[in-house]
Amino acid sequence: MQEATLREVCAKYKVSRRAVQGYEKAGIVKPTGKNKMGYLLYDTATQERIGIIRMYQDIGFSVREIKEIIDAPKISAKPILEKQLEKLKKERSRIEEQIEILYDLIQKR
Amino acid sequence: MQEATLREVCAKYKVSRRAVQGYEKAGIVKPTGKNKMGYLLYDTATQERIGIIRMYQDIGFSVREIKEIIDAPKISAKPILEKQLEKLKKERSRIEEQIEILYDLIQKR
DNA sequence: TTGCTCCTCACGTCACGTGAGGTGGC
DNA sequence: TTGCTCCTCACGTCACGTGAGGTGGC
Repeated sequence: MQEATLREVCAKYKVSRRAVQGYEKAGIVKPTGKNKMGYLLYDTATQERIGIIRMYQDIGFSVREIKEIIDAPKISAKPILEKQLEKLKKERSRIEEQIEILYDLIQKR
Repeated sequence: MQEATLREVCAKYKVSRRAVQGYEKAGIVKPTGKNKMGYLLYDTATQERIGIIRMYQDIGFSVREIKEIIDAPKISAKPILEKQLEKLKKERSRIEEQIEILYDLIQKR
């Protein structure tokens, strides 16, 4: 298991230190150790886990939701993903409406 | 000036009491008085102002931003509106990407 | 006194941002 | 001792949600 420091993990996955701290508080990530200097270390499995968390966040899941699905069997995740897809579609319509309204507002001036 | 109670204003503009309280804390709305029973009152101009705030929120402006534009001359508002339009378009692309990712994720399972 | 409505705080939420204060090794 | 990096709190942010405790009039 290759271990990396927090700094290295943050750079690799484009996460802030504080974000990882948040994942730890939520209980979905744990450092696998510390080096001689007291720096936090994360093994490869944990690093990948952080990558997965980021991906879920990117598609609109909250940390709380990620906590529920990240360790769930793959089969049970499907309906959740489909639900999220619906949410995103609604979000898209809402934004399209907003864009329309703004266009009108700009025309009027 | 027809005055209405907070409850009436909330019903009319689909705002929560707490939301109006937030606007007041932000300094963009003030009750115009109180009736004999101590209920907060808002005159028609203020009611319409709340409606305008809602509209700006609907198109994605934060309360802080609204504070800056709500009393500004109309001319100076145009570039701000255009900027917001750009923001919304980016937001739309981001959501469309998320939707794509989710589609792929669902297919794979 | 009970019951209802409204008022004014004020803590909680969410995912971090941003210091603050302290430590280890050069 | 100075300077650098990292660590662990902990308050701040945003727009309210959700009580909590108190008041006025029936």
